[in-house]
Amino acid sequence: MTDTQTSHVPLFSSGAEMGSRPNPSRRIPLTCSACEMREESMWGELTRSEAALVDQTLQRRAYRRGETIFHQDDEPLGIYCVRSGYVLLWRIDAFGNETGFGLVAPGENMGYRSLFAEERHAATARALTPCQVCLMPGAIVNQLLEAKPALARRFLHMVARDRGPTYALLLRGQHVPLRVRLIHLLLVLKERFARTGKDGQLVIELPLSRQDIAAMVGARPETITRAIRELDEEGVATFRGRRVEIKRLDRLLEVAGAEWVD
Amino acid sequence: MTDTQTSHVPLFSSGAEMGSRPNPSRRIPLTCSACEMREESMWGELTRSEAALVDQTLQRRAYRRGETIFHQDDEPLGIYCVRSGYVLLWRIDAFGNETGFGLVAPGENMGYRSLFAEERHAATARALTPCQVCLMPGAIVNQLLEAKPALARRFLHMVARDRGPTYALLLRGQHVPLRVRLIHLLLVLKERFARTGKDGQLVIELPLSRQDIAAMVGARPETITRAIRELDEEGVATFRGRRVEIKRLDRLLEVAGAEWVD
DNA sequence: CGCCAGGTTGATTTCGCTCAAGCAATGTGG
DNA sequence: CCACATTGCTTGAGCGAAATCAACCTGGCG
Repeated sequence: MTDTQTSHVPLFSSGAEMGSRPNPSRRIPLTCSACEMREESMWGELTRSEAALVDQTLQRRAYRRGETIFHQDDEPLGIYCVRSGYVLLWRIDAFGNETGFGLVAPGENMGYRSLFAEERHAATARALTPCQVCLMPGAIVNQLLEAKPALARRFLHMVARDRGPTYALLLRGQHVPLRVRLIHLLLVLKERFARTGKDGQLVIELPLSRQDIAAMVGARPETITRAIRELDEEGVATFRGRRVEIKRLDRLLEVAGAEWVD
Repeated sequence: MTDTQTSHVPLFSSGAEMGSRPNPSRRIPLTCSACEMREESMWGELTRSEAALVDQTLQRRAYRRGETIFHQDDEPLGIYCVRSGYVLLWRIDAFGNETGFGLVAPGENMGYRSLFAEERHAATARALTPCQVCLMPGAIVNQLLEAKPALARRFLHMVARDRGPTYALLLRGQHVPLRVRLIHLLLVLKERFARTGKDGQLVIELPLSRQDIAAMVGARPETITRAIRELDEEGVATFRGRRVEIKRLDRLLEVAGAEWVD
């Protein structure tokens, strides 16, 4: 489980179970039991009959880009399972600062922490791309947890993993220079969004706006712009719109690797 | 569980179960089953026979102030249960920044997150005061978890609660001014360490050095000194050594309350 | 064509860090 | 019991990274 072990910090694995993207052209099954992603996900444990039980109450919805799936301070309804698309988890504090944390990929779950904690959602989930998301109602989750100690164990493992003290450190403003935080974000995004360009170049099509990026590294958009320009001028990476070409991956890794000994 | 619901953020409840201090003069029972703190703790679930099972492998140790109980990057051995004294959880990153998070009080547990995550300890636990700490070995924990779904549920609840996205925000350097972070820390410490002075004044005997405080709010000791002096000059609170007298609680609450809508 | 949100750029300010020195409390050995 | 080291705290001066404020682009869309 959560063996989405990248070489970097699991900053953005909010209950990651797998990373492979679904084939968008394939017909979408209507049930959890027929979901081709279940096997490798958190829910691989379920027996055929249990999955069938889930099917009865599972809710599926499609979201357009920018739509919110659940909202900060909402009462948790259950566990959300992303079938396709990418979701951003972010929150806003009393100062009006938006902080992004957590990018949820296909096959991954979200919203479970608040459910287990019996607290209102601490974050808002926004679709970064068109998404299909299933909601497994809390009641069913509880039933399953009751019946399957192994599942509880699995969730325990997951929750314990995805939010460590680690978390806090990346956001420490002045101590970890913005440059490093930004590079780190790039490396994380690379894991999920990079393809190889025609000339063998590493290309990332960012799912995030500048503002989102700013929110994720805890900075202002203006500052991001400047930091990006620096990287550009140094010939480390080229930014054009949301398209990033990594010129010197070694440099990025150098910075991130040296600074980050987790 | 974890109904240590203060009016503020549960920043420092690392698996808090209760807050009442043990009577130091009472004779210390040697076993978990006879521990007068068990009832109200995480382990209240255990039946008599289960507790007896725990007794067989439970390890108890006394620590002097300043001693470390477990160390960052150690392999987790099990769950630590603080019988008496206070423990600070802190970690050091690749930049050499020390960050304090989490204060563990009598009756509370620590070290469980790493155990469940099957990761090395992300933090070091240091005794702030003389302490008595029991270690419940991982093997036993696993046995109990297997046998008692309710216990697993309880831990799930606990882990989900004590580290939310909330975490990250308090440490965001420039966005939440140091002043606010410091005040927030004071309010949290108040919950646990405040007594009422002879003249009805609220007095906190801090268990932390200035350096520790600095580490906890993510700042340098020098800056803490200055911030403290400010509060002093404004007549909000008086600091003499580790003794703090809260002069204007309303002011503190005002700042914290307004800024903190969690 | 003109609107408008999102992005860029520049000028200025600010908060907290860095470096450096002084001071107070505690402890240690002669 | 005193000289001296050690450790933690305080104070000051200067600096720097990023926030803030304020224009000004730019590209997509009605």
